[in-house]
Amino acid sequence: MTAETPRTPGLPKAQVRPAPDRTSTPTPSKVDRPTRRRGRTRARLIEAAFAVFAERGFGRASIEEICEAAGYTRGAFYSNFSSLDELFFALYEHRAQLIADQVGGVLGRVSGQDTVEVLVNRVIEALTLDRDWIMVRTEFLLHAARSATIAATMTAHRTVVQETLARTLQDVVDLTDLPPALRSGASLARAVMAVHDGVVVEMLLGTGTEELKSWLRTLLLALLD
Amino acid sequence: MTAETPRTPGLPKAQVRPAPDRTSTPTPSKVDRPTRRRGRTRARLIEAAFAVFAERGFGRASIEEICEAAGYTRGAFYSNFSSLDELFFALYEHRAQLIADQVGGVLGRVSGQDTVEVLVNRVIEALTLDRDWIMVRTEFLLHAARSATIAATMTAHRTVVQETLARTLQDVVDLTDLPPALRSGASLARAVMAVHDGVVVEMLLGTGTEELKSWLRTLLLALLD
DNA sequence: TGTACATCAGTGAACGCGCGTTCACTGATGTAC
DNA sequence: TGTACATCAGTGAACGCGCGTTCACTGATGTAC
Repeated sequence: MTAETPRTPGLPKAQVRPAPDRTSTPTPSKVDRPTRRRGRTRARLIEAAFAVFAERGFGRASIEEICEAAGYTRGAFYSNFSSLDELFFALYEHRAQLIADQVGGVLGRVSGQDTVEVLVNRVIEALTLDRDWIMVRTEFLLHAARSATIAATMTAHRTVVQETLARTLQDVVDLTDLPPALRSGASLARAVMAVHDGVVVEMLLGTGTEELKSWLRTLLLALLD
Repeated sequence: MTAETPRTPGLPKAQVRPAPDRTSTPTPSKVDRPTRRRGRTRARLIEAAFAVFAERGFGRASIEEICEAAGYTRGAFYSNFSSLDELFFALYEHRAQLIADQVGGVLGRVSGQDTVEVLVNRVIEALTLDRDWIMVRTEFLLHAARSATIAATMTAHRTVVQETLARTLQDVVDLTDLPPALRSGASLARAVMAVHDGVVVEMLLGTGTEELKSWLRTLLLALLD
């Protein structure tokens, strides 16, 4: 419980500050919108943090190091985030969103007429096997294991992906000769994610991407076919 | 590559020191054996490190904190280990050995006559679902992802467990109607471990042990039956 | 479109704490007789 | 089994560095007219 962050993560100081009082005519389209410069700085810090977390780990990454990698001084960090935890949170949300979009995009191209083979190939294409991301995601998982709030966020993101998967699986897979406990899109999706999570461990131990894709294909076909 | 530790991990200073020259009659049984006291201190430091790593994470754990938890001063640490990495390594080897023994013990009780259900129950019993251990193991996995030497060690430990599993699976499971790529004890064992690794992710996100055991059972039965 | 002005975003110096690392020392342990 | 002695293991103080955090300041940005 000591690891719990009291403040709501994901809300940078800047967005919390009281709106300056606008007695003069405000420009509605720009009210409360952070400046372009600010957005760039945030984005660069997040990118730099991604690289530093992947290389050194969250626990060993220093604010100093991230700022240097992003080309800013430490003051810029504190102007945008109130803690490393908050930056990590923003980083996770950003990447997780990208991945959810990617999964949606790829699986959207699967139709009910497609074979299980086609589906499996799409799933493999959709679920990332990017080593750096897997590392950062695993760091975040450990972070989640120490904080119920973070865990809830991560679960929410996983649920989005899982639901997309569930819809597609339900359309393509013949559920009838599966064991009862797996006879639904939802539980199949859960299983597919478990298999992905499991296979990815080997990536961290050095197995190459191609080898892993083929292993993942074997397992998913065994499960779904 | 910066994360690489040049010295061989796992060999504490004490065992490397030159043997004192024994011109007088040595007691053969005790030559080079560390004192009892030393063994106890090492063990306590390792136990304390386990707790601290689980609670705070490897990256956030300080030597100071571990020593305090173990009831020693920092000097004691340096008398036994040369770095946190080395302590972590010793800790991992210790627990991994325990687990390999446990898997061996439990699976040794499975005979070729048993059903797949019995086998699956044993496997679930054998593979740990202890939250603290899963967390520390995941920390170690990330550590391995940054160092080929550490990865090799972790892989070696996994191989031991995998081979034990492979032998038992081969005896019990009917391989004939499995897809070709899974038609061997070795690949089935690999698959079982992947499923375990995947299910364990949910534990870190808060799913309870009983729920997970039943989920793991569902998946393993779907795979093996 | 240009200029004057207000506000904002990032700078960089300063401070201080936590902790890694070292080391002379002392109490504990084990050995010789 | 008891005592004297040597070596070992852990103590605790000291040093210093890295870095988190703050803040007065300045150059950048955007707005009003």
